[in-house]
Amino acid sequence: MSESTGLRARKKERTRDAIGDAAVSLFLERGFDRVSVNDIAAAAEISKPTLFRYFPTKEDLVLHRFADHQGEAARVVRDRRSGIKPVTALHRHFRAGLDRYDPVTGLNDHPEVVAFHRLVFTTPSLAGRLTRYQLEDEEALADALGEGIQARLRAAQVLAVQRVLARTNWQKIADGRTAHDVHPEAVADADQAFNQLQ
Amino acid sequence: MSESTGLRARKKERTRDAIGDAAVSLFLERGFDRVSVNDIAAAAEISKPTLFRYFPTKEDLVLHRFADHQGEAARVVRDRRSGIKPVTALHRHFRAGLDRYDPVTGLNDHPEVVAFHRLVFTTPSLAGRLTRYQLEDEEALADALGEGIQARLRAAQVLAVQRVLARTNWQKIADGRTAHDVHPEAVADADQAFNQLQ
DNA sequence: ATGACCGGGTTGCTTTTTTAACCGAGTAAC
DNA sequence: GTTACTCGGTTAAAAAAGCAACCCGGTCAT
Repeated sequence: MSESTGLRARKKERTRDAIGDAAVSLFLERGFDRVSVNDIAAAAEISKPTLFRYFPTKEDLVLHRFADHQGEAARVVRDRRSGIKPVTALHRHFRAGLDRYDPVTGLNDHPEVVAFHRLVFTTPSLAGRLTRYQLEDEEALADALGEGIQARLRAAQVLAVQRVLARTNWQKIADGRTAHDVHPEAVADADQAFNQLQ
Repeated sequence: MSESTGLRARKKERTRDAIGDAAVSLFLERGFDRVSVNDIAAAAEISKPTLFRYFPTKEDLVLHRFADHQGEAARVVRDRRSGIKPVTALHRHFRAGLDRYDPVTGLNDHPEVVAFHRLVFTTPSLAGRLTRYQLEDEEALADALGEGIQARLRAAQVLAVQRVLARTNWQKIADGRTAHDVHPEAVADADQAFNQLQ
């Protein structure tokens, strides 16, 4: 019947996007701590309290792009077809990400994406807060994998692997190579890493 | 000090413009009574009560472009330099309008403007409401001109002249001529009409 | 003529946003 | 060493917007 999302919800989403986009674009332009939240609010044409109603902290203005993938690993494991091993599901998921050059795999050479990753990795407070997100992600994955120390270890190892793979890809691209050029190595690395996990 | 208009005021103005523009554009496209206020609200991405908070009636969605000039004649008279006669001030003001092809003078050949005027003149409820605006305008001008029946008569005559001039100009343009082409005649007509008023 | 719409316009109630003021930590000036 | 910034983040009150439900007058079936 109606596919309308509702006026309120639509505007909220747009406001959120406007804030996030304004923030990232200013951060890329001048660096994380050379931009005040006031600047961002002004650029997004909203007030400061409104900004903080959408994003709890200044760091989250950057990290929401990661946060959108929050719990993805756990979901992949939970939603896998029966008969498929968790690691296999995660392996395939990561490979699919590589094939569509998903920014989270590090295999993306759009200048903005590269600059964005550099921003995150070179700003201490951002890197710090990012690991907190990863911890939550890890817990969720652990819960999806089962109980006890075994599941925890497994989860930590899988996510560690993904982080290493992504950073490796990003590094190669930061060195000037194209995503397309790096793709085969990225796939090979991923295959090797995930197979060793089995 | 501050040259900022304030967030609230700026957004209000933008919303108002969005509603007005959406309305006029829909009216021009389909005709006044083939567009419901719901359509307009949807196009402007606001709710119906919000629409009516900005415009008291459906007619005002069209007429706000005239309403923005509400009280202009009175203001021109009040703000005239000392030593200038009221009719002279109004005459100069109208001529200035002609020179910049202000739509209210009827001397404007932008297709949208022409269509807009046709819309107003051929839709009874709009024409009706427009005269109500003109009455208020007339009262304001009368007050600016002084007291008593004398001022009233003067005000009515001046505004009648302006209406005739504007309609004459519009008619010539509706017949296919360009504003630039009509301009000299419009100036001559205005000079003659205002001089007769003295 | 009854009941079911549709149109313009209104009414409460709730959610969202603005505003201005403030807190607490840092830091530069004098 | 105080004063006075700036910056991240919060609070309370008031304005604005959304939503759903309604009123009223038409119009069109049945």
